[in-house]
Amino acid sequence: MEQILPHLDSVFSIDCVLFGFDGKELKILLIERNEEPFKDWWALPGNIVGPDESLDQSASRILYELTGLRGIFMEQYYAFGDPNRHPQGRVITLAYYALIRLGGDKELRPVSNYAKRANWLPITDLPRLAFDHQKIYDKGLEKIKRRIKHQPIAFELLPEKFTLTQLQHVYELIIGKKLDKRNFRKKILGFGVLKELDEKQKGVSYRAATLYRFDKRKYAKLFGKEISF
Amino acid sequence: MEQILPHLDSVFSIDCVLFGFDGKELKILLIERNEEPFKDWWALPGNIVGPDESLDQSASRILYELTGLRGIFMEQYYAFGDPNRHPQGRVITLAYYALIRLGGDKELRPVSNYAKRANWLPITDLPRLAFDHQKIYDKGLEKIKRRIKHQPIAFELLPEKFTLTQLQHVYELIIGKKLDKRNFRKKILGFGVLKELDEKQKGVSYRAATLYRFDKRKYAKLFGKEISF
DNA sequence: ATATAGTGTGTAATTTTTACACTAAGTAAT
DNA sequence: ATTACTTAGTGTAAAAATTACACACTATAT
Repeated sequence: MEQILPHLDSVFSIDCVLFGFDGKELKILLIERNEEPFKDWWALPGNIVGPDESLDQSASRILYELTGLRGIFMEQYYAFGDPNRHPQGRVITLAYYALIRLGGDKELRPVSNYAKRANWLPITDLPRLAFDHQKIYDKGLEKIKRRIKHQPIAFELLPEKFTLTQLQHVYELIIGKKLDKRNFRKKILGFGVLKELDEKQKGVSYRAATLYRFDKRKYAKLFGKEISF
Repeated sequence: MEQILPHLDSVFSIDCVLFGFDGKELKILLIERNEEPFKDWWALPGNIVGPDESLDQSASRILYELTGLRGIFMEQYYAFGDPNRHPQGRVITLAYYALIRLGGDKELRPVSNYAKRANWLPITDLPRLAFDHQKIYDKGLEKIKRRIKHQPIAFELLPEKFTLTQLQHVYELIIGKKLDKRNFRKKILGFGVLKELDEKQKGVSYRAATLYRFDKRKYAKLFGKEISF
């Protein structure tokens, strides 16, 4: 409930964990800060929520400003509001994660002034992060680990047309363990949400794999049924 | 990321969906508003986050002020921040749910001045709610529906000692469908997190059921394994 | 022609899930 | 003490899902 509206000093921001997949590794986008506090540290990209923006809009804007990308899958997952999380005052931050297919590094725009640069860094080898951003990242990874078991979010990290091996690779990276090829295929095809294309992988120096596409319409029909890995 | 700290007009509140179980029904605690906007409407209890409170502390405080209870299981689950959700200005609110065993109505303290009264109302028959509280409630229910399938939260709604039938009842109410008694028992006992007591139910006019207790230590050992209903 | 590297496929054993109905135990009423 | 009533407590067989496991095929590169 909300009654009177006092003028309070709480600042309200959004921080994003942008997960990217380049076909090999899972990476996240970090910026190198150009300002105190934590000048020269790596941090999650984020910003203040504008007065007339919805939260989701604000998250999309932050992502757009950094990458030039629109229409990316993003989800809010937690609010961090410890009174001491920011050395200069109370800042409550909402965490979003996004899932992005990386193809070439053209997605990186010139970054805004508060950062020296932005970089995609593999999650297997992250630097120390500013503020409580390690905690925010950890919780984000945990979230997608759980999500991928029940929702078709893996596709967001892949090009529209992908091979089953690529898909399996994404699952293995996120869940963090190897899966059996035959069982994986049996299961994922069993859900009936993939459309097999008349097209093969190109540019590989071995037998080319069949390409598939995620079929949203078939997925919609599944509604209510549990997907589980 | 957070840079300078501008003085912004955003107000920051917490709203709580307090789920209570009295042995029969699932209820939530609603307050009847005494102030504009939405005077005389039912609303979720909530409040402004204090300047030195953590978010979890703030949620616990709100719950304590309303019910006199401490140590209740609460979890933050979503932030609602549509620019128009509050008619008098921008209010971003964090939603928490809590799970409470109701035993006698002694838990209800005199409520603060912004409310006429507070009442536990069965979720099967809720009034129209103020602001976007219907949406907040809906998302909260959805959340515990998913949660109860993978985490031992049902026990929070029951007395320390409970019968398997009572436990099944809670599952049925939250998940929203009937379960088979034998299969339920087989499965839940199979997890090995219940301790059978040497004690029977009292005060019933039929064969008394065995009482059980949730065993946190055994549960801790399960860590990593999936519980699934 | 041959080496190489990843694709694509089936089955049997095991485990988990589902569906299903009767007897036992305690209380209340007579 | 008999009876009626109400819920507790239990097992099994069939079906479905999961696991473990290995080899032949195909495209390319040399």
